[in-house]
Amino acid sequence: MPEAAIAGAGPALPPLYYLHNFEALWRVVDARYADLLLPEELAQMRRFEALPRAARCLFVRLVLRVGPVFRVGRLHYPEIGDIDSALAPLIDSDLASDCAALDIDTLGSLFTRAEIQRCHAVELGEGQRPNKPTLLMAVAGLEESDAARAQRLCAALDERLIRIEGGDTVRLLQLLFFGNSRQSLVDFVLSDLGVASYWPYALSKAQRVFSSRGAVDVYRQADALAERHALWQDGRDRDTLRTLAADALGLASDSDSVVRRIHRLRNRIARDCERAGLPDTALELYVHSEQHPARERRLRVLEAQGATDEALAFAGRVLVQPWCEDEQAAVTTIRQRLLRRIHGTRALRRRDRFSTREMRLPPGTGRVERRAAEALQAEGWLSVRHVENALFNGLFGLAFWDEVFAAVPGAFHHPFQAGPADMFRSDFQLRRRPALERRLQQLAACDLEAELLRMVSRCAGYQCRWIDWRVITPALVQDAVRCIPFRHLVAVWRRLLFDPRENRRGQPDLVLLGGRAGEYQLWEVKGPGDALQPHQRRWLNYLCDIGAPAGVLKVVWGDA
DNA sequence: TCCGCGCTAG
DNA sequence: TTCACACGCTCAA
DNA sequence: GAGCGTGTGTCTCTAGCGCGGAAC
Ligand SMILES: [Mn+2]
Ligand SMILES: [Mn+2]
Repeated sequence: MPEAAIAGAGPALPPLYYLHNFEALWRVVDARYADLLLPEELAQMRRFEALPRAARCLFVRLVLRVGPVFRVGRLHYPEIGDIDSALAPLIDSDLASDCAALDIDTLGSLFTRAEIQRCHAVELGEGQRPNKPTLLMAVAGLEESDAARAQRLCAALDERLIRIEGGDTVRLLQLLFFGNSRQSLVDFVLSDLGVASYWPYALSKAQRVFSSRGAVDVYRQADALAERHALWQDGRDRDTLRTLAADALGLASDSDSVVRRIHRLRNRIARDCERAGLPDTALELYVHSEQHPARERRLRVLEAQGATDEALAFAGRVLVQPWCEDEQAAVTTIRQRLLRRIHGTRALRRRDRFSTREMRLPPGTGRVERRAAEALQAEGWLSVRHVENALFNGLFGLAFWDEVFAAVPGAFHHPFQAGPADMFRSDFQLRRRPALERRLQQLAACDLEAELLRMVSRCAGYQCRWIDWRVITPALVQDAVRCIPFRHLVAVWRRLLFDPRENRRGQPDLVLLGGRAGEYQLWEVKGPGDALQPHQRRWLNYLCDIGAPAGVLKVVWGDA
């Protein structure tokens, strides 16, 4: 009996939970996406539907496991009972087949070292105890056919091998249901177990994630390419990288979300092209990407190649319409460096508006943020917390919960989302502007502390991209709202709305809360050898511009 | 004999 | 298996 | 100081198992 069940962490699942989940998923996909399935995929599912229950159970059990080949003798499912009788209809429906061939990899994953050695004792000798890779190499050296090997193993061990068909189809169904390849049927279980709970938002039935078979296929190709790129990391062979780059350039889709995915992938591969000394390949990829930081990287490559004039011209074009603040800042820095190099001109950078406080602490153990927090706590603050992005992001999530989870068309496709599909897209605010403005007015008029505490008790525990519930507790919300003036909170929220993706990062490390309104400070802690990152600098300047007490706390080690 | 890893299941 | 952050290095100025 | 690579922790759960391999 698992510990979790004893602890009462979640309700027990019904005995056939996996079958029910799979069939529920299939009903949705059948209703929404049947037209995107190939005839054979659809036919497979119709054959599945016609199976007796035990066979359906066995299929779902196995198709969700690693497979696709299994040893029948190793299968034990009390709720299914006799495996052979459950298997027969599966085989009749071509959803499983007797597996007559056994390659070396499959041999190794299905059979233990001892079993393999026993079966080949005659040829390989009994004396040594080679490790498994060595043993498999030796077996491969026997040059037995896959068919003969399957037969020999099954005879020797009185075993039966089966292959489950339809794994690709089932993966496709999950992709269609979730609209991403990150989630799976596991999410059904985690939700039922209470490990993760999801807000009961309204689903948008009208809009589909994938509008055509082509979009799905390209998504899967991009996924496969990303996989190959991840695998490339340990070999780092230049020719392979060139192939990856070419394949990435070959991907195209008319779906915006798939295109975004492709462009991000191009950026990642291009970055490795830079590292691998393939600047021209990198440029080619960056030119065909509309996701930050493609243009910034493109500019850096041009600079490194010594193409100063071209770089300057390009920087000018970027700055006419920057994609985001981060790009604007980076490109401005590079442009001024280039100008200085050519003309010797020295452009003046706008001064920082925040100040830096130096703090001398005795050398000791623990992270510098914690040490600084303890020292500040001793100065009499009611509460000093290392919150980083969690505080403002969390208060934002509480304040705009209903707007975040509002039924905007295309926002929610399935019941396991922690936010709308367009949460971090540039038009998030645009598509909800009236509701957001109304909510802001409402927040201005109400008792904010009571309102946000009400939101905590209403929403606590539900998954939300903005809220880390370990940090956002009633006590913190109460203290923060009491101390931080409303006009500061509104300004912070507007900045988050302005660019939710970029601005959820870079917020100061520490928040210091006192007992009364206005008594608070925000500090970005910097130890020796650590420097402000550009987005941290932008947040600090913004906070100071709106009148918030924010700055850098520079820690130096030494005796006071 | 013990430890670490991948996999499974709820 | 990503993402955000810190750290420590090199290079140029 | 700018830029880079790298390390660390991290809400993509968690206990239990079978196995392989190394320690003993
Ligand atoms: Mn920090
Ligand atoms: Mn810091």
